Amino acid sequence: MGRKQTKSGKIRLTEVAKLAGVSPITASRFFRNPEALSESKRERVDSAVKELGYVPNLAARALASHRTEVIGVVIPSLTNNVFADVLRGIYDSSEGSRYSIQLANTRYSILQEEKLLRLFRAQKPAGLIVTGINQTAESRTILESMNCPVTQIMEIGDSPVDMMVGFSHYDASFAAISHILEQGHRRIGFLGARMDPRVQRRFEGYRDAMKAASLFDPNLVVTTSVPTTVTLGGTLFADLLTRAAEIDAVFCVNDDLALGVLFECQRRQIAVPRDLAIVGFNDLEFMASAVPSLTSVRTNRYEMGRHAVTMVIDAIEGRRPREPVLDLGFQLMVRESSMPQTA
Amino acid sequence: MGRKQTKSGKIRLTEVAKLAGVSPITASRFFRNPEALSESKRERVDSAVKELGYVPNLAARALASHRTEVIGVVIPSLTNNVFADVLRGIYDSSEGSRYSIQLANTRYSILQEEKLLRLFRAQKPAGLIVTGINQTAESRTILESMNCPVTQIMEIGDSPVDMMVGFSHYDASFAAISHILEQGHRRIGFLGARMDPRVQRRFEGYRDAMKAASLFDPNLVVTTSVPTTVTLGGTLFADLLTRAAEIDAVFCVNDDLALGVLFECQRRQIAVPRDLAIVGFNDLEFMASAVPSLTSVRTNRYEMGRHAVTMVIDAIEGRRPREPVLDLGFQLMVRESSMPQTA
DNA sequence: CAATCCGATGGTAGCGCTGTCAATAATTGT
DNA sequence: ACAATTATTGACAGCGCTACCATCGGATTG
Repeated sequence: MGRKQTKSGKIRLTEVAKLAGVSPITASRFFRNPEALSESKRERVDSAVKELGYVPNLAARALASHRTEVIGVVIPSLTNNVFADVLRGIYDSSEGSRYSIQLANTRYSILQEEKLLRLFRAQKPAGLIVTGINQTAESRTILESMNCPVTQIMEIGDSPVDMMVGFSHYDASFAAISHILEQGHRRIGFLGARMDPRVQRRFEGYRDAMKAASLFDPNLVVTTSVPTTVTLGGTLFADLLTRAAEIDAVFCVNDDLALGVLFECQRRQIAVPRDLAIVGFNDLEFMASAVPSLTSVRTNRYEMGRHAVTMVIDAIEGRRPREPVLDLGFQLMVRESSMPQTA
Repeated sequence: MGRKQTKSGKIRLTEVAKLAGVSPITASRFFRNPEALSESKRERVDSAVKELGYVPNLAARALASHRTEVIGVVIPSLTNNVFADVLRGIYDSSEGSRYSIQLANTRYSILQEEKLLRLFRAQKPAGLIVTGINQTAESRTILESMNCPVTQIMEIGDSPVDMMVGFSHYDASFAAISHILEQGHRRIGFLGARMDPRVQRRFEGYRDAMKAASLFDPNLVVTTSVPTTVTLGGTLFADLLTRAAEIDAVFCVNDDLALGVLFECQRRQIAVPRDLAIVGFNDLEFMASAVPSLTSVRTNRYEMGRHAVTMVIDAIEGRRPREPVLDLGFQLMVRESSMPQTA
């Protein structure tokens, strides 16, 4: 006794095939590999799909094919503006493709990351996007055993698990400090919060640039493991002033801190840039609007998200990039806060 | 000829059942309804699961049970800070539960929302969280036919599709304006960007508060459909000054605009709050840190996300709330930008 | 003590789709 | 013209799990 339609409204692939006058498997191929069908059948199936309003059952597809059409995304934070832009790129790029995004948040914990990767592996994603290059050995093993394209984002390094898209935080930071030095500043403070690996590399860029000018001094460095806020920028700056009153510039590992420093300067009547130059990192939108406008390092976050998805999808579908590592670079946006006085 | 293990390493529920010495269906019940098992079997299955490192196949589960363990979340923006907090609450709450989050972004398009809801419906989510109460008639129909708990978030209203958690934007805005009026201001400008439904209701709160004081004047209102930025705050404020030079306070529909106004005031040497009071909306972190600190309306975004997930999961599992609408309220954070001069 | 009920367990039969491979039709080379 | 090849298409047998019902011993009841 053959199976009847489970419910009056239930459209399965079988129904589509019947209406189109083909076998179910041919109808199935219509979705997976339409070029394999003759034009006449393709059109017949196509119109049957439309007529019946057929929607594939993803669970059945996944079960039968041992694959899903899910791209996993592992990021360390949902509140950080930086990731909002990356995510926007990711979601924008995934729309229109057959793939859907599964987002997971590590909250900057590498153990949580391990756990999440294990979870992802169990669900056999079609591709994976992970943040950074500092996975634990265990996480790396999981990634390598994942058997799907993997793209590491936000930064680049020498040994990609698979593919990478990002930029060099070290170089970006080094460039920012070089710029500040060129303006004639000598005592350049460093303000850092939540020293994640990328922030750490920004510190190294700062340190090496300062050392190259024989100006590095540990007293100029103030960091904390506390998450970044604007308020924290002011607090750290106050700390810095206590330790080293005679500073003439501050480099902040992100723009929130930089804004906090600017506000603290306003509170203390420190004239920017006359008494103090300020440089941030990321170039969030408000930096251009502040008074004085704030210098920052622009990074291509939206593009990073877009490229990450494109690279993963291309790899899934067999179009591997010639070059596995894509450097999206950065751009120093010089603004009033680090420019010579004009007034 | 019985089925063999597909691959040497493949652990299916059958393997677990075999090791535990129970039937597969009993092992299955261990996950779905552990109380139904006798304690001895429960322990046996439990240790078998652990010993084999069994991970359920979600696709098979979904196919056989006609359900998924996915909670769909529909929001209008990924870049808006407001949603970052809500999302954080949502993801935090979903962790530890069996449910996973599927995020979709409408970009403030109600047509896109319709399309996404249709997509979700096809995948039979266990629950759904959608933003706002202004769905199209079609979207509402889809939601009602969804056959799963639905929570509308960000605002509250009279006719929930199912459940709601949010607050009254009208009341919050009305309260903010009342506060400004109490400070003795009379010409209060309104600055609005991307007039989505919630921003529209904030406008209505402003309008009615002003009308109640017989102070409403359309010339005081400047809005645009452009997305919000800090820079835009300055631009809109400049427009406002052109139209109505003699204003003594500005209410901004969000904090980014408020910050932009503050910067524009600094540029124009307008003293805040002496010459102009500024009030924002959302109470983003930087508001307390600005110079002068900026008054805003605090909303419980993180809690909103948490409650939304909890309510949906509870409803999925049969624990419907007594009251379907949850008002999380708001709090006016009065700061220097709207306080009487102290200096 | 039979009738009834209930909690615990198991057997059967798919869920809707696709991998594999065989079968057929169309095309080509010699 | 005939074998060999290549494009299309189809049949079959599950993927791993759970819904549905059947079963079975033991507790409850009058």
